[in-house]
Amino acid sequence: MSAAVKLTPTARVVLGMLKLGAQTGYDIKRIVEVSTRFFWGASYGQIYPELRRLAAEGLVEAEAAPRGGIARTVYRLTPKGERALRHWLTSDDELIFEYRDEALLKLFFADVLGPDELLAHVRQARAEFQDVVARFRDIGAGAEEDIARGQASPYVALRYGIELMEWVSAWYADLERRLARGDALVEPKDLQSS
Amino acid sequence: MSAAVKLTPTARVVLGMLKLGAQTGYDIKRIVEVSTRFFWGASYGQIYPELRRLAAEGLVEAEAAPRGGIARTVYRLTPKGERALRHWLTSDDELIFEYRDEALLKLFFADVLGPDELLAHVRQARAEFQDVVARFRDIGAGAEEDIARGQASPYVALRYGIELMEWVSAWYADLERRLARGDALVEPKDLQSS
DNA sequence: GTTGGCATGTAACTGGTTACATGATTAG
DNA sequence: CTAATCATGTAACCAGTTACATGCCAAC
Repeated sequence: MSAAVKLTPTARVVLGMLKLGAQTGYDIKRIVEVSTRFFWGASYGQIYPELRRLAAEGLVEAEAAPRGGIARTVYRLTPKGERALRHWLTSDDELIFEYRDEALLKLFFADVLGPDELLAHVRQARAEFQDVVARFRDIGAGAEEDIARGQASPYVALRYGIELMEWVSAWYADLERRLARGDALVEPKDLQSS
Repeated sequence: MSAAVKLTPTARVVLGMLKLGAQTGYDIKRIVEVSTRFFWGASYGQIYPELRRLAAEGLVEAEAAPRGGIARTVYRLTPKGERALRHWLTSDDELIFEYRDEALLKLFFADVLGPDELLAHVRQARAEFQDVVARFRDIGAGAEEDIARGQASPYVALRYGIELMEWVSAWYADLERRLARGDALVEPKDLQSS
């Protein structure tokens, strides 16, 4: 009974993408860019070294598979890698959640700003988050076919992303509307007893 | 006319906290922990070196101010630091937004899980996000006084955090309810044409 | 007397991005 | 012919966390 393999952050997405059918490091990167990028990224500088580590540990198998004159290495999960992926997916270790938000940091310090400066900031934040929503929607177009092929979960994750960013956009749009009307940042009626 | 100083990520929160009244590196850390931590952290390993860099650049002034036998250095913003803070707050550079979410990554790969494994995951995610809401609420208790003193914006940022995490919790709670009822991850009626 | 808070600091490590370099193949 | 895409890889850098070390003071 080998001790459970603890996957590095990058290994999680690498093994998962191999399971979903990615074959090369290039493949993994390409798929990540149009799917998990917004909540779990991976760069070449991470992927290639990680694939080697995983091969050394026996979680993946490498096979040279040149396409014409282009060097190409195809990877696939070994049974051990398959188990490690499932183990991670079903473990109840505390889930990583990282959130870094400069718009919110500026808002936090906004008491030093004048009303028009504050409004300009809120406007910018609203616009940027709306752009994110638009990009998510583009990705979503075409996801419906995957569901027919039994891959519902990527679609669900995408829906989550779209709805979350919509919520954020709406929050800023609401604040923008109130500030444009001349309201204070916090009206007495907003105060809720917790 | 000195070229505009580009603030490092940590400098942004350090200067901001000095403006809000923090005096020492220890102060900054303490305040960050109960306020911006969830969307903009800072560790000692960042704060102390950063304060020195800022002093070297003339954005802050250091003064030895021991308390009894405890060595203590008090920092305050120089006019140049004041300007750099305002410049950052009013600039329209693209806002940093980073989001890393392991719960969502697992959901993305969840097609390999059985219904009960999926439900267990969703349950865990819902529980963890509810805990975050609870922690935010604790911080919120007592924030009302600050508003009376004209510091509305930290309160607004906190409200944002609470409401965002409530939204996330509710999203998972809804999914959990549907899965517990035996629904598929995506019901045909969920499919929206974008 | 010992715990907890105040206060400062650093070394080692981890994780990740960016930029660069190389080169074949395919489509226009 | 040339631009885009496929494919692999590395070096340099940046940011950040964790763990450790030190030591005073106040409260219990």
